[in-house]
Amino acid sequence: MVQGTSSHLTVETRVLNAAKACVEHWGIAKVTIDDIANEAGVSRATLYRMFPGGKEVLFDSLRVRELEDFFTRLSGHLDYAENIEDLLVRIVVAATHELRSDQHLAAMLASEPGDTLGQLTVDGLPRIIRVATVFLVPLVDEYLPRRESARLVELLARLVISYFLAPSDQVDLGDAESARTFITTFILPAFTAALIRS
Amino acid sequence: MVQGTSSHLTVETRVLNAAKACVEHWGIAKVTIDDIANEAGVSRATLYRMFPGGKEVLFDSLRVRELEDFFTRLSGHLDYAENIEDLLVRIVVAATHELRSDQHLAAMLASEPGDTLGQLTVDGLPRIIRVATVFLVPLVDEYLPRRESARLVELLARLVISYFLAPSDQVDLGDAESARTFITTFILPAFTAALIRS
DNA sequence: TGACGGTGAGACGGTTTCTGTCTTAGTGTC
DNA sequence: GACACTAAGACAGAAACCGTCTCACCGTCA
Repeated sequence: MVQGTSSHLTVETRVLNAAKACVEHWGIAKVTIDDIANEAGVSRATLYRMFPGGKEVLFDSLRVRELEDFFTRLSGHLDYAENIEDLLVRIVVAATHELRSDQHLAAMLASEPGDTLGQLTVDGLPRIIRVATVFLVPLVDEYLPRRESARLVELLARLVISYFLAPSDQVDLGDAESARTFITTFILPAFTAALIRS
Repeated sequence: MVQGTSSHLTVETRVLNAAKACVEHWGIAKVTIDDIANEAGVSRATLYRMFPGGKEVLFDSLRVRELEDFFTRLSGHLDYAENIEDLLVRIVVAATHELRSDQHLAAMLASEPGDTLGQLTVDGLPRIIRVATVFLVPLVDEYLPRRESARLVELLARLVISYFLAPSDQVDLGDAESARTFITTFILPAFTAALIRS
């Protein structure tokens, strides 16, 4: 059995990698605990010790990890911005590209649209916003008071996801110019009053 | 549920299309009769009436259909040949291209190598040769006596499959020139004695 | 109109697979 | 030698799947 990764990684990491691989291969609905244990080269007992609650808990951990990976990659693509407008444009564009090039996400959307959409909207959105806040608010904080930063980040997260799931003829958040227009006309005006002149 | 095809087709065709789609989606090991029935928009009872024996019989029918489709497409790509050498080159090249561009086959080889290889070698080869014979012997018959035609077609089928599964540095049966060299040096000499001078 | 073939829906019992827990034995570390 | 961690696998219960069967429905044809 081909293992998800070489064995110098954490057992937990290996299990999560295996789960990811299994899901890509068979779709969430068809994957069993045994499949994942085999793929990870780990016994079923270990898996239950690590994720008491089984598949549900395991996949939840996987989603958390994916989410954090997502924002880690995103942060890596954000070089220096000289003002809030620049910063927001970079964030939005990078996030959109990140989403569009996420193969695992694409596979999930293709094979399990219901589940996946739920994780991007009703069920998963609160968490996404939470993680986005943790990662992005510190960057925005330079220009806005904390409370406003949080509001802004949440708004951006919602919009990026919405435009990703249902692209618009008017706006392309993957395009810097279009994103800039969008942000200057629709987003920033709502926050100008709160701007920290620094 | 998205159906494999619109409903003006035979029920049997719809079921086979559905089976094909399900296999591509989940892999043979994970597909259930219910999956196929749902995908086809057909009740499970109908499916059992149509394929008594269940999955096994159904997938076998599917393989038969795929095989006939394969050779039908192949025949379509064979325009006029002016001698036996030309004919064999065209057959071999077209078959190789057909194999290489068969997405369903590629997906199967990726997700269920064991099963799929079996269908191309030990278990399935006899049938492949049988169908190949039915389709191709009439074409070769012009140049060889029936018995020799059958021997030749079987030989070609085996070689095309072998070179497809394990490409060689020496020979590329997808390339007309290479195929011609191969055929004139290794195949035709064995049959020159039997050639019908016409 | 009524007989008839083909179908969908779903009940059913039997079998297999999956789950979650637990025990045992093995392995490496301190 | 105690300890933490794991593989292997037994086990019972739950769930999924299978194959068969019955019944109601519908269009066709006589």
